[in-house]
Amino acid sequence: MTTSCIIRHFQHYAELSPEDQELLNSLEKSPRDYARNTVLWQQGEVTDHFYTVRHGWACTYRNMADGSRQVLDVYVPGDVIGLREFAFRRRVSNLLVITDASLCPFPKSRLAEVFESSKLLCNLFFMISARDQAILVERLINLGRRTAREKVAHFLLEMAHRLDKACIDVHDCNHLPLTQVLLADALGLSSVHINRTLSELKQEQRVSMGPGGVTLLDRDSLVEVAGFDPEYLEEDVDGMLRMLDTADPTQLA
Amino acid sequence: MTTSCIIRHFQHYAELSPEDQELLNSLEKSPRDYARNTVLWQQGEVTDHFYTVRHGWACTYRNMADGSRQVLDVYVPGDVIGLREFAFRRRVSNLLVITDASLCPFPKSRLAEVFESSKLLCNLFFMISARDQAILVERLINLGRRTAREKVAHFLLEMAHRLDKACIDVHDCNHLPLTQVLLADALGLSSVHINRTLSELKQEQRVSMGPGGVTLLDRDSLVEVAGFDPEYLEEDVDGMLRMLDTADPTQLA
DNA sequence: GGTGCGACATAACATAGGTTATGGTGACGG
DNA sequence: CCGTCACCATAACCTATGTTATGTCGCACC
Repeated sequence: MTTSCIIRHFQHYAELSPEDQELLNSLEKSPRDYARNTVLWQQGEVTDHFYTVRHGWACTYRNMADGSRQVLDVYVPGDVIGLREFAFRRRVSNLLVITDASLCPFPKSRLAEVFESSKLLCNLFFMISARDQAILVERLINLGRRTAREKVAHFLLEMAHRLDKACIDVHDCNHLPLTQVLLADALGLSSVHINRTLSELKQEQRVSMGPGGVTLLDRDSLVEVAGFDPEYLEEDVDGMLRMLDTADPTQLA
Repeated sequence: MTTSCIIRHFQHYAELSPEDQELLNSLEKSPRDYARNTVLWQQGEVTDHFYTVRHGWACTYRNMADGSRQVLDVYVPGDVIGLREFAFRRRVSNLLVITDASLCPFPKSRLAEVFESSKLLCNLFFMISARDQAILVERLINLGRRTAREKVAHFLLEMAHRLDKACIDVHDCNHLPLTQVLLADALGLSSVHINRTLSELKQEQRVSMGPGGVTLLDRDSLVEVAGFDPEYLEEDVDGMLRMLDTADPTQLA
């Protein structure tokens, strides 16, 4: 049997005990393959699973009453999808696979067992949730207070940065398989304007584009355009582990 | 001694055992009062506490390089502030008290003890984190795909709705002590345009305004303007508790 | 009882980005 | 081999929202 998706993911952060591994293994279903453009869940459906990404890309989005769409987040290999909806009965977003992909489903209902059985895993899940929030916050800032140029550059850099850190085989971290329509819906712009902006960045030799996606040609120069600071993607795993070590339950009631 | 801030908050969701209460009590410091416009933490500082809100309003925001500001979230009595930054060493936002307020600090470093000692509390914290994310997601959609009118109406309704659910003494849930500048920075608009939009809504008898904030006059009609659906504010507490009951650790490795 | 300040109000003007439309190219299916 | 479809490209025109400026009101402070 191949190594579990989520174990690979978590090993990336910290050494898992055999018991922790066993626990995760017992819960995770084996990876499933999905074709490009498959919709895995939709608004209103009952929330029962989340997923880890083994290969490929996916995104969550929300359909608006007027027919427009807002992309909430884009997921790369190693990411956990849907932890966000842990506390809700029904899905508030749709999940779409944007390249052919392989995902591991994980039943939400048994998360409680994990929390109870392993304090390390509990804290790791909490950390992932905090990281998700940091990403949302940054996207919020992107939408609220940056120009189209900055939005595009910032978003592309974030994705490239997340790819760098993906635990799993990724060939070229500078190539992002994102269509212009998807970028538009992620950044709250029209696809026409995304095209204008990308063309500008292409003119300046910062990116190249084509069907199949966008490629970053000069990250440093994009960092300048965006004012990008990756700190929000860098969780303090060591700090958390240290905190776990010093937590001494015996001194509590 | 008065009842702990965070215990009041959590009792709102579920019955806490005496041990759980004891545990929370041992960690929480007593409430402190802060004057309007006090900044409690700033970008770059080391993350050591989070807070629960007993009275008053607060918000987190980020300062941009060009001098503009993005408000990330606004907090009302009963809210937990700063859980988001659990996984990070340094703060990525500023915390500002926007009315005179009373908050209870809670040391981040001892969260691990809570997680370990009480599975109910662990799950409640996780639920709160998920709710925070739902709020962020909705704000994201607001910024990305709604007009100024919709943004304003939606945001006002969200805050009123959150006030309704605040566990603590709130006199008038239709009155929000938010300045136009703050609304602007929360919604990614200019304060001039906020004023235009509010004036419009006032003309239509939907809100009234003045120094001291905005008052909602006709929520139903605002719901129509915004296309507001409060589902994202309604966590499935019962579902979570049920899940806790059925979790049976003995069947695990 | 000025005077400074923070919040709101309004108007004239400027522009980033939206909308609509049209065409091109390459992949894929029959 | 030819249609169809998804994606990208570009242009002309439009509008929601930003910017700058100026004024008013109330209120805290010396």
